[in-house]
Amino acid sequence: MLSKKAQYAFRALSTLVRRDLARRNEQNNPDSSASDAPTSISHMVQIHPMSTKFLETILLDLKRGGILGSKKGKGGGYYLLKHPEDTPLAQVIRILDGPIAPLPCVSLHFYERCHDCNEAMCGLNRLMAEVRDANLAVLEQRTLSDLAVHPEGAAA
Amino acid sequence: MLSKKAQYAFRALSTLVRRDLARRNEQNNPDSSASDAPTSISHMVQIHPMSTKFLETILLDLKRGGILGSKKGKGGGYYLLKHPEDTPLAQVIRILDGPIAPLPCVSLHFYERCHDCNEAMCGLNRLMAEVRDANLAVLEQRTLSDLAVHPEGAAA
DNA sequence: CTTTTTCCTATTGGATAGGTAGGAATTAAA
DNA sequence: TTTAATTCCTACCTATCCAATAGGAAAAAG
Repeated sequence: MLSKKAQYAFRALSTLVRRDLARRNEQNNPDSSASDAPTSISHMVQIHPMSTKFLETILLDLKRGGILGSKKGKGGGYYLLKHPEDTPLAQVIRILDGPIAPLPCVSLHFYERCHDCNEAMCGLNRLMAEVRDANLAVLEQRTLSDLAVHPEGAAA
Repeated sequence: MLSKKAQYAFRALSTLVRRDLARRNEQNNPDSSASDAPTSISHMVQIHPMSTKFLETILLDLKRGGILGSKKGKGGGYYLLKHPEDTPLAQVIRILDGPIAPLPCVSLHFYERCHDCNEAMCGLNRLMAEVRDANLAVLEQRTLSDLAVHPEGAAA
């Protein structure tokens, strides 16, 4: 299960993505890579109510993780460093929750050797690698831009 | 990530599956559904070293979850209630770790309404349902019998 | 120089994970 | 009928983690 941190992160990011896309539209420049016009924490909390202080630590994590940039002081806030399509959901989850794989011995980014088994001989290892791949097929393909898309049939 | 409980459960189950398959072979009756000849905890721990007391609680969970049967007293132990092919890995994980879905609001067996969002309008809900489906495609298809299979090329 | 913001470190309270302790109940066999 | 081997049950323990809070320092704009 995703932690609250990751859930709140996605909510805040969806606000940033929507503003980012709207701004690109206004400017008729849908492919510009960077995004200024920072969004403050207090604004994000107005859109999606949650603890301000808690969101603060989450956004710092996302900044340290290379997803967000920030601007201090009056009028400051956070902004996406890349086009929403260029940040897969997997990256967000790894920053806030760590490994996506169900076992350390099948993790790509947080690998730890399993000293209790010979991995080549271990049935569980092989099966959990399948699970990992099934997850990554979604989480590396889907990006922040998918967060802002509403399903068909939903009214504006 | 899988808990230690689930990991140990899979190890113990792999011992039961191997013995179960061997017995079916001896008897030339590969399709018999039930399995007597219980295996004791102490024997399982000899095959896969771990805390005996801890494994005890895990096996009780599996029994309450309808996967194992047991026989008390001398010569007693645990045995599979069904053919290994008829117990998907998902069932084991749900018993020991709970939900497989990444969010309560997309869980099939442990659903909880998400009161912070309109699920039909929520981008995250839809994406996490995709992740859940990708997981279940593996975990409902793969069964205990896959635990005992070694990859090609591995020596006996 | 005041206000608004991000940034940083530390702390807290409650839950969960992982495991232990001790014994009751059951069964087979000596 | 006693003994040994087993499952079964309840309670407990300890360390870690989750979620959140506290209190300010640093920066930037007006």
